[in-house]
Amino acid sequence: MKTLSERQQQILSFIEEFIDEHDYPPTVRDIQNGCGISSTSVVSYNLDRLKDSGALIRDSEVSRGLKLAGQKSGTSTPVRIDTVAVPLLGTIAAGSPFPMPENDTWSDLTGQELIDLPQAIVGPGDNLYALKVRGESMIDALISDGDLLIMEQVSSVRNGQMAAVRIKSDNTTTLKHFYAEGPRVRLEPANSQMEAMTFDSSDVEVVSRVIAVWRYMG
Amino acid sequence: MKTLSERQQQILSFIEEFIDEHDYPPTVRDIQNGCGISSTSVVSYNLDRLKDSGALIRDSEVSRGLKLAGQKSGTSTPVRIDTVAVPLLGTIAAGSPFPMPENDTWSDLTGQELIDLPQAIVGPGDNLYALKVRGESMIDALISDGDLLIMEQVSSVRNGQMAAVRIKSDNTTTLKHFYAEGPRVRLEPANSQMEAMTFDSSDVEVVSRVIAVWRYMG
DNA sequence: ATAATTTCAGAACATTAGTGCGGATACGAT
DNA sequence: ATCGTATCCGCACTAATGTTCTGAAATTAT
Repeated sequence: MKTLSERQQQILSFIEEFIDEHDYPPTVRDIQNGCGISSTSVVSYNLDRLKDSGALIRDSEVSRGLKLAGQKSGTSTPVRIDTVAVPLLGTIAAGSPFPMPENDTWSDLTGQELIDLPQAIVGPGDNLYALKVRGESMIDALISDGDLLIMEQVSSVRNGQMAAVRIKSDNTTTLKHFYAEGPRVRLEPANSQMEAMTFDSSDVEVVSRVIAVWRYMG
Repeated sequence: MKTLSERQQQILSFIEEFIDEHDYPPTVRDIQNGCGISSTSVVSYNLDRLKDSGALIRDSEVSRGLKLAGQKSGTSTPVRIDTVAVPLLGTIAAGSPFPMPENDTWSDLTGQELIDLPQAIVGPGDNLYALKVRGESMIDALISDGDLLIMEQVSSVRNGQMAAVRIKSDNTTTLKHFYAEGPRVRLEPANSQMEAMTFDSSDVEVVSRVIAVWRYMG
């Protein structure tokens, strides 16, 4: 491997800085000015040397057709994935009040434990939060002790979706599949072996929608 | 915020792919050909619209002077979390054979769909794989249609852990909590309302351990 | 329907930018 | 010194590339 001349190293680092700043490679003349070279042909010459030495990949006849060798190709960094940080608000047990994000702004939830989840598996949705389940009180929703609930704070859901709904007359909150049927609301448990119940629409309040359940048994 | 026309979205994603492939942005004519547009002026026009909408940053009078907005500039390493790529082996339904990683080496599982999960929520463990559940046949394990099972291929489990166990005499495989009790093995469903069953140790085979369950209802 | 706006076509134009060539300069080897 | 190789200069040339203009077509608003 031939060693690079000072000029070639200079050009190489200039290209690197240029890409870092502009997100696209420099032209021959950019390099010329950036390195104080008096002729484009000198740049061209050294680019060819750099190409020979393997330090540079060059697409001929193409403007800005430069690429530093040994650079991971592609914008999407392989290992990196988009994640969503979900605050863990607390635990939910039978009879306990349903925890809710009370802060006016979601941006400054400080001190709370955050759970990083891949965007790909939680899907879209804002106002997400998480709850840890304690006890077997939701067994009819196919949710057991230790499960982690990913919730989205909403005020209404579509038919069939599972939601945390509060029965005002009882002052209880349960997880049920929600079906609006005219003036009534039918709530049916995930376990279809259990019976559904119907309430007056004015008696039920959608607290949050269940986005996902994570059960870890490691 | 004005919505982007179909053409503009097409151009946008072409630019993204082009950069991904070449490490430098496309020219107007690259876009023209890549998107099957009949005139460079149309490209120019739509690039201006994209610039107006803020989706694109454009250096005027500069070849390939394009940059997707919302792209972190610079080479600096992005924030990343430790993730584990888990291969999705297929679906598991009642009566169907239990899918298993059959490849001799785990390293070259090609073509399989991979699911990125944060290391933090799957915990340690090698030989992880995922299965999609079809049907309600595992309802007594608190697992329903659509759930994603994260499994670890092991040959033995500790008491109380949930595993996929095969009953040799039946040639059936179910998910049960496993308890070795001397010469017998007791298998009990997650739903404690169901009864446990015991088998001769030689009649049961641990296929895999259940690490986690992901239920997405978005 | 009519007008206004957006989008598309086609072509010409003006810079930008890569390449090539003759000749210099520098420096070490012979 | 003399050669040879590497490098540099200037300059010209051509291809690549962004821009603009006129007008038509499509879409949306009035």
